Amino acid sequence: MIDLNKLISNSENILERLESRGEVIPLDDIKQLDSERKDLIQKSDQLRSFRNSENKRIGVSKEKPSLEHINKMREISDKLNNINSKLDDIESELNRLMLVIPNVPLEEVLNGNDETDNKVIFTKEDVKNIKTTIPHWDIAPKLGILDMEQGVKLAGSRWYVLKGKGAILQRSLVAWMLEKHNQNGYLEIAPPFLVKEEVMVGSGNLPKFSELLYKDIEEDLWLIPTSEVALNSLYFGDIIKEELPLKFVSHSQCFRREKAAAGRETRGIKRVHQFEKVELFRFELPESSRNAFDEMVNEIQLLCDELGLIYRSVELCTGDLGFQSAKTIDIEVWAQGSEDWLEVSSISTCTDFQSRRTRTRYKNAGEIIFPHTLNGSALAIPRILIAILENNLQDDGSILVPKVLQKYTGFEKID
RNA sequence: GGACGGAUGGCUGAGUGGUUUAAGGCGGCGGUCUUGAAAACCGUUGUGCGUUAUGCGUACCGGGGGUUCGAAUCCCUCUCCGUCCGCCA
Repeated sequence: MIDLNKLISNSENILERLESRGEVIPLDDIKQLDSERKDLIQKSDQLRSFRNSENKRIGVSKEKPSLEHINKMREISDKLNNINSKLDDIESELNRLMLVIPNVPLEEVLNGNDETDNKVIFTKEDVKNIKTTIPHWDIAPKLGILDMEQGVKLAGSRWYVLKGKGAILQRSLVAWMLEKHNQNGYLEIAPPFLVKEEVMVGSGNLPKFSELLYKDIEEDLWLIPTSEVALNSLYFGDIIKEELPLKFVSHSQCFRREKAAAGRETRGIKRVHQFEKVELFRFELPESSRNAFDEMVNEIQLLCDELGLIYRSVELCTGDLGFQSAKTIDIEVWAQGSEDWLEVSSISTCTDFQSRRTRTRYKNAGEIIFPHTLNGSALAIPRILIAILENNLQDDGSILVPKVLQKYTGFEKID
């Protein structure tokens, strides 16, 4: 949620910056609702003030109020109820409009319409001559570590089953990543994978993107598409008492409906309905959040380095930013078999957009502020598996396990 | 899932219709005293909204709704917590 007063006064060029995302803001409606809202609040407060003082007088005097007086006061209460229910309507309408406005991009974010305007800002091209170009959907089933058919049998298209050394490799990646981040000062969190609606609203996934999410209708709970959603609401409605920054790491299953059609982009396990991911999340002081963002990008790039992957960093333009993001850098790894760059991480600063939605606050030198929230995948597991399988394929058909993972897997190659 | 009991400010805890826009205590902050500290004493104390803004008004006693001139207090409902029973990894 962006700051209503800033939007109305268009301070810091908020309107222009929102429009640079290709967003149309119903500013006139919002202004109108806000002024009606203020008007009603004043009327309501005045009536209440009068009612309070009258009732206090009755209480003190200990005399029975006259029928005439009672009728007069009843009239005032009716009027008050009327105003308050009108106020409720206006506030919920205003809220409805505000909740679907995306975050304001940072000034520094490059302008653009869509992903073709994104900019590659760093490439780690540590290419050892990879001769083979066999995609993972051919390699992995042959090695008996991935079964797409059984996934379909169990749950349908775009569900899969990892087996044996494939499953162990996944588990090892998760364990290695968690341990790395623990060492970097992130507190490990194991959150619920289903959350309340207000938690989804808090992260920005609702009300706008419900079609991308799974929901348990019976209990009115939503399955998280990333643990960012859960971590963001750890202090829902609270004033954080711990000192900032707060740094969290979490491993979760991620559930996404992914309604896009099947095709080259979705072959194998590139885009699936359930996947594992390790996620970084931070609550930061506004003045520190920009540095924190760069820190997180570095931490995440380092993971790719250590896994021996070819990767690049892509700065997203305004038109391609996610709803809640003010700035995003994607990390993509090269997958030789698919001959494609795969997005394995997306690092975003959401400034105070999410903390406003969850009403997470922090008292900084006596002043109550909305902390900035930042998140980044570190990393999304299936696409890392793809890169390892396709890039580390040996002439004899076996897969070399990256050195850093071997102490977790207990084996050096998959054959 | 069933029965009973709860939910009040940072914490504790009073308050069963009207000087309660919440007593007292603890903690926090400021001060007096002191060489310093402790103790004692004095003062202060949350969040949101509105505003003609060193102030004023208003809302908030788990959430929502109702009764009433007036609700922390009465009624309905939901949620959560506790205890016991049942079930279960």
